[in-house]
Amino acid sequence: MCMVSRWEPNARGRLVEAALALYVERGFEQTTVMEIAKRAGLTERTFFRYFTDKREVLFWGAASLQELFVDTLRSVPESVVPIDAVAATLNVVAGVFQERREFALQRQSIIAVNPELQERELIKLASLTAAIAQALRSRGADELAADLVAHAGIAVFKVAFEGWVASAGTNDLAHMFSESFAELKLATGAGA
Amino acid sequence: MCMVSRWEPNARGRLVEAALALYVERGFEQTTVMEIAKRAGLTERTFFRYFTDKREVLFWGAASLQELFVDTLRSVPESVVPIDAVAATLNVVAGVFQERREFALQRQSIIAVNPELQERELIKLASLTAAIAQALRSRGADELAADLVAHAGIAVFKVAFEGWVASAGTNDLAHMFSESFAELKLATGAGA
DNA sequence: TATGTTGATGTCAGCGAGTGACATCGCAGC
DNA sequence: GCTGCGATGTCACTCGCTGACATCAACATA
Repeated sequence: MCMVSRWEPNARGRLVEAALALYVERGFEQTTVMEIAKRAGLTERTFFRYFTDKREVLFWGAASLQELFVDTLRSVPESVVPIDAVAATLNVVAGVFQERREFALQRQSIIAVNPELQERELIKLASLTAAIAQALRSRGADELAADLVAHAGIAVFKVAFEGWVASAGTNDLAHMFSESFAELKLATGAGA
Repeated sequence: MCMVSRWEPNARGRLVEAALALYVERGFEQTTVMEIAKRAGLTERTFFRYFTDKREVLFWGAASLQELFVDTLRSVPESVVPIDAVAATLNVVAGVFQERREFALQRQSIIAVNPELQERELIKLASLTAAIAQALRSRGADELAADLVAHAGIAVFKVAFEGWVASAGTNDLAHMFSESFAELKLATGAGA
């Protein structure tokens, strides 16, 4: 009578939750898609309607992270040089990760022990790099500079994020980003 | 009588050759491991004794590339600052790619159209990055600087290599590396 | 009210990647 | 000649993933 729908709502969310729990409990490889689907009250086939593969369920947030990056970057005045615009963007992004500290750490602990998941993470970061480069180009940066600055920004992100995770999220991520940027400028500027 | 061995020699080489040919002929996804093995005169099971998976056959050279990188880096005098040591190393590496131009381009054309292969390429480059960072640390660089310079070097490598492939290998790779390094220094140094 | 359409889900059959266990058999050393 | 070894083959199996088709509540519309 008052059933709003034929099925429980938020199937995708239930699948994410179930997958995360099982990956933590028994590891990624030891978890089958059928188990995830069963726990979410769905079938294996339905899992693959929501996620292209077993790994993707852990990277559902990648698209919104990319969106955040690009939108933030666009909001920085064009007078700011690319490298500083990226630094400013990372500063904003840091907040998002600190807010979701627990989730980020748990997720990273799953990825850290599985090469397949690391591969997926790397290609998401590559996609992010391309998006940043594109955004820089539309700010007027030339091709080569846009690509290199985007890569530099992601390098800083990777290195600092890794350090943040190693500190169990106790350090200030934005501060680590700044430090890494400073070190990068120092290390690249010292030559020649 | 004069059979040197019970089996044809160089099984691994035959598998690589067969795989490459088939990947070019009909694409990576459309090729089954059984087909590769058959063409090499072996069985599917034997393929998996030589390569952990279907993708790895295209990345057999990654280990020697990493070795080349690290050895070359070690041979640069310690008085040279990290970023310049990496630049010098890339200069040497460029030669290896120019020598194998045809192979490199063909291989890249296979990888370029397949996300799975791109993922594998990225994790190989990540491994290379870690090895470079380690080599820099053993040259006396501090943790953070080593990581960042290694990432910067690989970023230059990626961007310039991409450009080289786009030019069908007609440009001078070493020159493109230099240009990218210069641009990176400019772009990171311009801020603050 | 009857009827048709839609969209999320289920069912089923199948392919191909990858693995473990065991068999085979030439070759090298004893 | 016997024996152990190492490279290969055979077989059976799990699991990720896909295509084709069925189901069925909800909704629209006549």
